[in-house]
Amino acid sequence: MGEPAKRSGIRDVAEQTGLSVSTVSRALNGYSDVKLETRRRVESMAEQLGYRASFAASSLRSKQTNTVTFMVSKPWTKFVDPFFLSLLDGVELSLQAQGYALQIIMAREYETEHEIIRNSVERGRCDGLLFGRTRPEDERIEWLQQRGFPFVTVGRTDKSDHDWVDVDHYKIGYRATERLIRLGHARIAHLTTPLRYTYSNHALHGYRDALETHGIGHDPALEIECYLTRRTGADAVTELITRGIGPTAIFCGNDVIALSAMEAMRQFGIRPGPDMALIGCDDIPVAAHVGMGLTTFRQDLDALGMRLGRMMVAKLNGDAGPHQQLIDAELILRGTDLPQSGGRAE
Amino acid sequence: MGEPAKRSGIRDVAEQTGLSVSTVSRALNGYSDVKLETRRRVESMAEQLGYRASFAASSLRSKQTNTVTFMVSKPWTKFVDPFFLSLLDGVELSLQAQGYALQIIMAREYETEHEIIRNSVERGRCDGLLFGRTRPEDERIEWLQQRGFPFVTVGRTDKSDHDWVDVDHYKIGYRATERLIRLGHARIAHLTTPLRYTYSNHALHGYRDALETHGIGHDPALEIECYLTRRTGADAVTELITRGIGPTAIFCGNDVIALSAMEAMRQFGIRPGPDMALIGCDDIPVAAHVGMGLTTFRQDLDALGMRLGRMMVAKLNGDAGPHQQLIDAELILRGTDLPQSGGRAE
DNA sequence: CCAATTTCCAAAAACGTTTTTGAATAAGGT
DNA sequence: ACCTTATTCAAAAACGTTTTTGGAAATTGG
Repeated sequence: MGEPAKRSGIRDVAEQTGLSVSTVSRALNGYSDVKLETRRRVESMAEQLGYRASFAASSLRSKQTNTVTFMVSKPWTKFVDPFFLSLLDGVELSLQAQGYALQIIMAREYETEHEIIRNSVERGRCDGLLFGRTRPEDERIEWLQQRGFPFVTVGRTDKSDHDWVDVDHYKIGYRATERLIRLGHARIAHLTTPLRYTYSNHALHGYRDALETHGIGHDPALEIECYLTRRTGADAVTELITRGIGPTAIFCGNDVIALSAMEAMRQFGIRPGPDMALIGCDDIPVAAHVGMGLTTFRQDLDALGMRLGRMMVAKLNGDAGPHQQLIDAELILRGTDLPQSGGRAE
Repeated sequence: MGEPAKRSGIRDVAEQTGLSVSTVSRALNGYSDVKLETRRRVESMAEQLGYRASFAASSLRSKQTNTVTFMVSKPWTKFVDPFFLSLLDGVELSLQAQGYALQIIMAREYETEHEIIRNSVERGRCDGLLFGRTRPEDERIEWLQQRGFPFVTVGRTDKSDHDWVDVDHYKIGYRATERLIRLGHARIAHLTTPLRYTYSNHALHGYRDALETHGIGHDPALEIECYLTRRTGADAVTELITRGIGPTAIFCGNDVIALSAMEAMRQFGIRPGPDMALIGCDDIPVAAHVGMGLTTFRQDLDALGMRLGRMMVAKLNGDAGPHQQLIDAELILRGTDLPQSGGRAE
């Protein structure tokens, strides 16, 4: 059927309505100096003509995009799905309530992350930026701070003099370790998430402090850094066993590591739980269904996302900050946190 | 500390380099009528000044955003995570290889979906659109077709006279049902995904055709439409049992339904597998770990995503189409597809 | 009834690029 | 040497809005 049906611009609305272009613009953008009746007339004509302001034109002139970008790192997309998605859901909800659109972009590697941020910011594609996977010294954050560009992160840095939300991984590490100690364990291993991320260090310190509080020194041989591809939980467990380091319990930085560790245990004929206690973190969906159920920590990610979004909006509205929110995780007791004897505790 | 450090524009590059604005633009955009040495000079000066073209300005003038938007529906974000994310990963990969950015926006309800599409298209926020959850009669598709806007969908409509990629759910339904028949089952229930989606109907027809081919008529009482919230797999199983409809096997439209169904079976003292055979679809991560392992169909979503992205790029480059790709799923045999007797088949 | 506000709107400038148009210079053919 | 064609660049128009500026009409106060 027919021609492309040229889109109508603000000019057309002005002509059809007999008003000037500027008045139409002001009417549509809710300025106070246009009579209510005029505004009505403009709105209905715009509706009738199917007019919508060109995004490019309006953001060029107004220097606003009404868009917030969430940069998601590749590892998230692949492995920690639920974490990532629930979070986004909350973010989107709180942003759109204030008229901001959420836009998501993906980065494959760390270098790409920085480049993507620079591109997004310098080309003016968004008004604010959200991202996670923060590191103790994070060049992205320094770059953004120096530029005065609005951003909020999921996770802290060493300085943490910016806006962030974070789950209290220190407390998770402390509580997990303390629970294992109370169950009678003394040789407790900790398989950490990659230590380049700040939260991994927080968990590690929680783990160490709990040991120390209970008069147990930390043994470097019991602390193993794990990744998603190379050196997984399975590799770490293999190392712990073959080298005879002899832990009786393990606290894992996340559930994926824990699952991988359980896999290796079974290959060595060790029953996760009875033979070696185990506590994970994240409460991914499989956690409840694997073996006797993995004891782990659950985070209210919807809430985290909502706060993240609201914090961004506040910042965008000129609220100076800094705003920072630490969130507690909930311990989900299942089957793998057992005393050394093998019987059920409590 | 200091002032905001005014961003440098193309003007500055022109001045610093002694060239005209237009030449700088042409150099940066890879036009042929600028001397190689000049281009070099421009590029290094741009780099030095940290110049990047304003997104708003360039897309206003050129009427191109170099951006493709993927609209994700709420149900996806919440429940079918892995499906959604692997797909996006493939899409992003193939798009960025051709210089396009992937942007993701979320919609909460069906009405919102349409509105979001209209907004994105009419405001000119992207050059192409991707989305799934297609329906037999899909107004989004009609609207886009009528407007001549480039789009590719995951899933078909009744007409399917546009570009799409899809998993062959007809074949999945047929194969699942046939397998159960071969295992000796005659009373086979089918818990469908919501029938407003096209693919659900394809699966249903596959199921029915398999029955018919093997001389079994289909019984409407055995076909139950399931949702994620109300009327889940558990509700359906409860209905099948309490009403004495008496199936000996069930083919579920997806794994979430299957899992929910298994839950209900256990409450009735029915063992999923031995007492009632079960085949799902999607191969979500839990599927391998639940009970004796759920037999299901796996889809190569990375590949699906890559094709989706490539198709979009082809379209954007003027390749007329229509391009359509049907993809086969792979049957993953685990523990729940058992013959009626209870022993293991094959 | 006049001056001072306030309310409402129009004209024009501005946003930062890309594209169009055309001119100057260099190269090639006879 | 002269005409034609390629090459390389500059000037100016254009993209579709929002914002600034200012003026006319309506309202208020005395």
